Amino acid sequence: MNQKSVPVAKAIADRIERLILDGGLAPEEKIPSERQLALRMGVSRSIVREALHELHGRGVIETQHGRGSFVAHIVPEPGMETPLMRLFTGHTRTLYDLLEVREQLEGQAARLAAQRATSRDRHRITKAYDAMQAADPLTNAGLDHAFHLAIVEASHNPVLVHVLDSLKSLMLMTVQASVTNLSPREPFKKQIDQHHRKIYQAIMKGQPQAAQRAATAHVRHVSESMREIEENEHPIIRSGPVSRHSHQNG
Amino acid sequence: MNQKSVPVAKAIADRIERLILDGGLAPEEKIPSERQLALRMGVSRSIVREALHELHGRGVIETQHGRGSFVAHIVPEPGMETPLMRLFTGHTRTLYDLLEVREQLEGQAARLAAQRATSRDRHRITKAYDAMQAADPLTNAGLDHAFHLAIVEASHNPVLVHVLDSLKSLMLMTVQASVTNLSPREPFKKQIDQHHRKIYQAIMKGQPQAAQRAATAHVRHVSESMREIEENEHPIIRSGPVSRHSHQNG
DNA sequence: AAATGGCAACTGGTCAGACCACTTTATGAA
DNA sequence: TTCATAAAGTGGTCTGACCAGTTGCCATTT
Repeated sequence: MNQKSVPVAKAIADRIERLILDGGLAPEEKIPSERQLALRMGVSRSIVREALHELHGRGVIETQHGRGSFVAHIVPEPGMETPLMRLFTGHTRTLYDLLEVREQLEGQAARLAAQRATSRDRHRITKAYDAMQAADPLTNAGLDHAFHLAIVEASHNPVLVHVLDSLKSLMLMTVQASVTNLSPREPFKKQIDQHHRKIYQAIMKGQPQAAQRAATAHVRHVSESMREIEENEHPIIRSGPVSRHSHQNG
Repeated sequence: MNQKSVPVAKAIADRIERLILDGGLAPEEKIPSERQLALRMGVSRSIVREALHELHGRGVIETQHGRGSFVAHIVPEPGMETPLMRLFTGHTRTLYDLLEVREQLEGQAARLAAQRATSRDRHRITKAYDAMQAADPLTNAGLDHAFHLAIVEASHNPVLVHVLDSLKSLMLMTVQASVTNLSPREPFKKQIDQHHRKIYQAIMKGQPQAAQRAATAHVRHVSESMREIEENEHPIIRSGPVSRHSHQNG
């Protein structure tokens, strides 16, 4: 039957991968040179290179100019990344895109929480809120998260819970501890505390609109603060395209 | 300090990835041809191919012989489920949860589109809108989707694009063709057309608030309509896990 | 007018061979 | 022995050619 005619490069990538997995090639171990592989597998070097790039993309190998390619360290981290995460991580702009979306969803969560929170929900939110009040800034990050999570779950919309959870994970991958860096700064902390209070009270009083407004403003404020800090501390990082190697010699 | 002279292929891969993000390229969307990319980025086609293989390895793109390369679907992966699609599929209630979230995000998308749409975006939205106007209800589903997609992408927030795409996929998995079932009903169609017109005009006039309100109302209206229909046709389905749509008229 | 078939003109897939840039190693002079 | 240097080996890039699917256009046929 029709075998779909798999591209050779794809096949070679798989072969090399199997060679690594089955064939005893250990991490750090050097794999044959491109020219050698091409010869041994009976394909052109271009194909081998494309296959190696594929494997590099998969995180299977590392390549060093003039030295060779090596089997990558395999880290069996449980926190596997979805393609979505891969796509976004590393791009600074993404952080603000994420915050832009969160701004909306946290607002909605707060609104729904104000409408739907059961007495148990209210109790949990209150507990989280109180814990957050009496805590040092270091622990604060986790408590802050707990507070917001309690609110989101009080919305009783599992989709919302899940999406916000994903967005938070993405944020953590994009830039670690940015939020944490924010906390210590006194004036910010004061403002954030105030936001939290507003959100909390609105939900408790069952005022959907106020809750939404407060939560939205909260995220936006955090976002803007981060942007300011970034612009002050690393003005324009912009990992721009590497200029084509410019002949510095002569 | 020494910048280690990053390989061009690596840089190009990142640039293309960025092109997907900044350019707001949506899943399924075609990316420029290899020859075109090579020309535009001032490198050889080999480099572009290696970069594309890298991206393919990362799961960012899919490539088809003779057709081109496309932004990969983030959602569907046989064994590797997105965090999102874990629990939900099959539960009718989820549909309304999804719509509840969409309501918010579509609103935001419309607002941002009104603020950020370039002339090219406006042109595309107009084209989609016009196409939708002069079409029979059968084709309408796809055109409706195209219209909303154009708006979302005009928001220039890739995160928003992907999240909404995921939500839509989830909706399709939850219940097929619900929206399509809605269209034929004359009174609904009239209303929906009117909503679309409002959204369209607000974006074109650059009125963020109005655009957001209109888009939010639109989704909410669709949601409520579906709920009514459902309650009429299958009274009380509520939170029961609805296995596959076994549709027998009666 | 509609269906058919075939010919461009796209697109990606593969190959060959040539250089360039970097690392390691062997070489040979001090 | 030491050390600079050449040589050899490795990955990095370019060019241009050709093969192989896909798609749309258009004349032909029905």
